[in-house]
Amino acid sequence: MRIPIQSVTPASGTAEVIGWVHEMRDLGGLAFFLIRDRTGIIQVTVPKKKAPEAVLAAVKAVSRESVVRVAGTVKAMEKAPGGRELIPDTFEILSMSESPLPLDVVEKVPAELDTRLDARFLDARRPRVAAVFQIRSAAMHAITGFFERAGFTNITTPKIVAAATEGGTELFPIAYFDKEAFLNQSPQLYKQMMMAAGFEKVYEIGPIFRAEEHNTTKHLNEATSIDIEVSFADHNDVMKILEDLIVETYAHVRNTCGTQLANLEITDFEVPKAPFPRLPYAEAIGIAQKKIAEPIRYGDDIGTTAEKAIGEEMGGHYFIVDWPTEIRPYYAMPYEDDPSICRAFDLMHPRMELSSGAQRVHEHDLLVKQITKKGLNPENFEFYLRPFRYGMPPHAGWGLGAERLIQTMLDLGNVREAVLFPRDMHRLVP
RNA sequence: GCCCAGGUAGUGUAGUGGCCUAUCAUGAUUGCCUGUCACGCAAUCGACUCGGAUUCGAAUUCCGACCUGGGCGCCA
Repeated sequence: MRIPIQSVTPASGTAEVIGWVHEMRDLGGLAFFLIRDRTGIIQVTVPKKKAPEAVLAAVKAVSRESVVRVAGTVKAMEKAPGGRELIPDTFEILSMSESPLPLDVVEKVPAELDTRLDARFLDARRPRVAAVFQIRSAAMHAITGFFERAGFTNITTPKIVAAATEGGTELFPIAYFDKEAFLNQSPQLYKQMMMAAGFEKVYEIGPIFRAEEHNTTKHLNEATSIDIEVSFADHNDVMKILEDLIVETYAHVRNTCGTQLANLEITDFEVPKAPFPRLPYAEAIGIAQKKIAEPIRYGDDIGTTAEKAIGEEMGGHYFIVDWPTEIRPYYAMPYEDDPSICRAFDLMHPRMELSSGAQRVHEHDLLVKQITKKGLNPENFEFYLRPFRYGMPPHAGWGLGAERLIQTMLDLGNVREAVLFPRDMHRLVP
């Protein structure tokens, strides 16, 4: 019976393991093999004078990264990794690996991200890469758990849509029988419609598609969005949900992913503390004006240079709140007493934007007015506007980028490292 | 979309007009080696993205193509 490598101890007596040949060292009369599965690494030691004929034949033939089944006696050995080693009675090659390998799993020689992504299946055999995705899994588990406990309903909305309704970003056109269609950039409008349905609290974790031709370490053309919408809530209510979610997710990773964090050589994993500072947009501009050379004025978008300068000043997670209505989407609710600013916010990590959200406009006529002001045609929004005429509750929500959350949490240099098979301007395969 | 940088063995690199029959590491193959853990030692194998131009001579300069990394805008 095969057992996980991690659970092989000197007390095991005998053991059978199945894994990949991580490293081989042949000293002549004695050969060492490191066998790796997803739980760990064990040393298999072959004393050639005493080993069975079949074992000798197998170890002579085997190549690195082949899948092997090894069974034998477990011996305590201080010099071996994990304090034990396996002396094989049988050594069977289940699947021979070709040679040379497209990249070095042992990391004696580094590989560029492009090479790694081309051979992602091999790249992900490296414990530090596997760790990223195990942590991502744990984080997503914490997030869904948080929503379920808070009484949210999980929904799924269409990724194939008829028109570019939200404005702003470019959409991917697709062939949809005889109609024009696009891949959806965001579940925004659909989750709002479910407020009209009376669901009150919904969440969706799913893909979003943006056809922007950017070439950076923080953009993907296919990303995962963690989205919520909450009825009878304002922007402050959903900011509270967001910061609690971030804190809980970090705490869950810290509590359950010790091995993975160690594999990533992260020794100072800190759980951020809520509440995060609320920095009014006007003050953010003030900080940027003091810290950066390039001119920036109230009413401008906060560019990358400004964003970094402000992040440096803030030092941790923070919200930028009270944005000018003019530079936010039409669905952001303006303040009653000063409609030039609105109830929109961005959640920032010092390195980049993680999330943006707002209390939404729930009044039909105001929404039409705002759509028109943005230079869009309300007639194209009929499917979206219709629910606003039949009892739309006040509501608020946000969208959080899953990859950016993982990237900033683990301090990954490139957002592509937080996706198994990233889609960017150049990469469509694998 | 705009701008910058780059493409050399399987991988990561050195090389800036002749010292290149191309460096180093890793890897692979073979031999030696009984406690390695980046094992060691020896030998061998393996590469200048493609096309054109300049030149006596091009990995190196120029032009074009293809591919890639990054910055900005924008955004999750």
